[in-house]
Amino acid sequence: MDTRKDIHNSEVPLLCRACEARHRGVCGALRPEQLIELSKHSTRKRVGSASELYGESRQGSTYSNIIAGVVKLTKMMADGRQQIVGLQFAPDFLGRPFRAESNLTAEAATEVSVCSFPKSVIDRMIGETPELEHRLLQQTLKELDEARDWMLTLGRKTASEKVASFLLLIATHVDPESELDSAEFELPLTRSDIADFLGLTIETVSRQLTRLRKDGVIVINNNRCVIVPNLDMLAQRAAI
Amino acid sequence: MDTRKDIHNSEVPLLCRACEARHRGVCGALRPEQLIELSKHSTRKRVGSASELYGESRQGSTYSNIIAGVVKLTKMMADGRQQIVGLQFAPDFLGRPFRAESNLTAEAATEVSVCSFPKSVIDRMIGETPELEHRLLQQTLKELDEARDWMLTLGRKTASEKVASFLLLIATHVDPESELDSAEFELPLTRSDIADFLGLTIETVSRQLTRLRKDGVIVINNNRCVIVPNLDMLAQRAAI
DNA sequence: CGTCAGCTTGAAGGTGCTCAATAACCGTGG
DNA sequence: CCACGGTTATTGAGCACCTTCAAGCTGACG
Repeated sequence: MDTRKDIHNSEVPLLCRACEARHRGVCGALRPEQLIELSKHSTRKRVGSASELYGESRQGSTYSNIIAGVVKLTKMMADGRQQIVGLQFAPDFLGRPFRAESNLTAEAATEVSVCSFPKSVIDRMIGETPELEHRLLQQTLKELDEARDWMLTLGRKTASEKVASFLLLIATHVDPESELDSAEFELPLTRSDIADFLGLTIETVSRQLTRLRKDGVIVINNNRCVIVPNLDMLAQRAAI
Repeated sequence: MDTRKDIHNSEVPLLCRACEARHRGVCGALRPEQLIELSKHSTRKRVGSASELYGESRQGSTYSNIIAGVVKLTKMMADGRQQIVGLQFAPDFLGRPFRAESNLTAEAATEVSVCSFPKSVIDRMIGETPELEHRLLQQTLKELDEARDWMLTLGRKTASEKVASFLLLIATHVDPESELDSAEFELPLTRSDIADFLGLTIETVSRQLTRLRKDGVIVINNNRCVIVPNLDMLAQRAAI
């Protein structure tokens, strides 16, 4: 744990003091007075899983920071087929700048805490603070890299490689770089979500998980809690 | 054709006068003196198809603007399987800011003209000119939208829908919004490239193309020239 | 204890892949 | 002009992987 120095700590809004978004997220670009201004219009809320954060119904007039939990970004076809095109974790920024939300739904995959603010306020601050736009660019580039990594998975990997890749992705995102060789975590997605993320059916996901379990690559408790004794072994299954 | 006014036209480098990148691309963010500075270090070149623009071998120390042609962004697995994760057209910006090129290869799909400049010069200008970073963010967001659209195609569409989606993508990018109901264009990709873009094999691509041809949705001449008499019919095949 | 959602397991079928042969295109050169 | 190799594309047959359909299982909760 590094101790972060805040020269004028008293000027930082109470709400923001311990917030990760101020350190690793976009709010780190803002000066204390901007944080105060922003916090006047911001609202924190805790929503249950399957809540829609923006999309069809809620035509997003707000941006959000994810404080805790996992958010899935979903695309849907007219006939109901759907694909998860991204997963977002704290302290990611949520919302599409400069446009009414593309054609994408953001939905809580788990219990999620967000800190939301009106688009208008942020859009104004973007104009005033180049550093803010810089952080947005950094995050967007990161998301683009992740999207392209996943395109390789979707287009060219087998079902079993896909499932292993998914477990590896979750392991590296929820377990904060803890041990290098093993991991233990709770799956933030249902089998149905995993299928929509991997471009598979739930049956295939289930079968591949069972196979990994029988082969001793993973241990599963209560359908959700996963233990990976050897991450290298999993990485091999993921064809990485 | 709109006539664009350049107040100090004489100050704009000769090379940049008629360049689309100055209007629709990132160079539009630069002031005349910056264009002059940049043009001192920039080189135009024309490269044949299959030339590597950056990637494994050429560890990119330059950024480029695409002046003409189509560039494919490719990811490759250790065992040789590969996936095209993006196509870029003029006047797109080429290169990954703030990082040594992810793990991605940019290759000319057709004959390509580029205007290249050292990363150092652009990186400095990014610090000086917020508008430049704004344009980069805009392009990155566009690429992210496209990547996510394509993830839906890769994960959830059938082979025949994939091929139709691909044709529709090319039709809308090379034919400059000409007619709304029909299109005619030359395919910038080989069957093998199309397969790598769609996550299919060349045989499947070929079969689906002949099926579209036999069904009267498209006409193909010389294996490369495609005519789409009715774009709506093609869109239907693409399940859009 | 019954119900319901989420998950697993099984059997059958289809879509897209593999392997293999044929066909078209294109430059070169006789 | 045609012959000729090399590359690129098409077509066919058989098979594998993943899906579909259907049933059974597990755990939470009334």
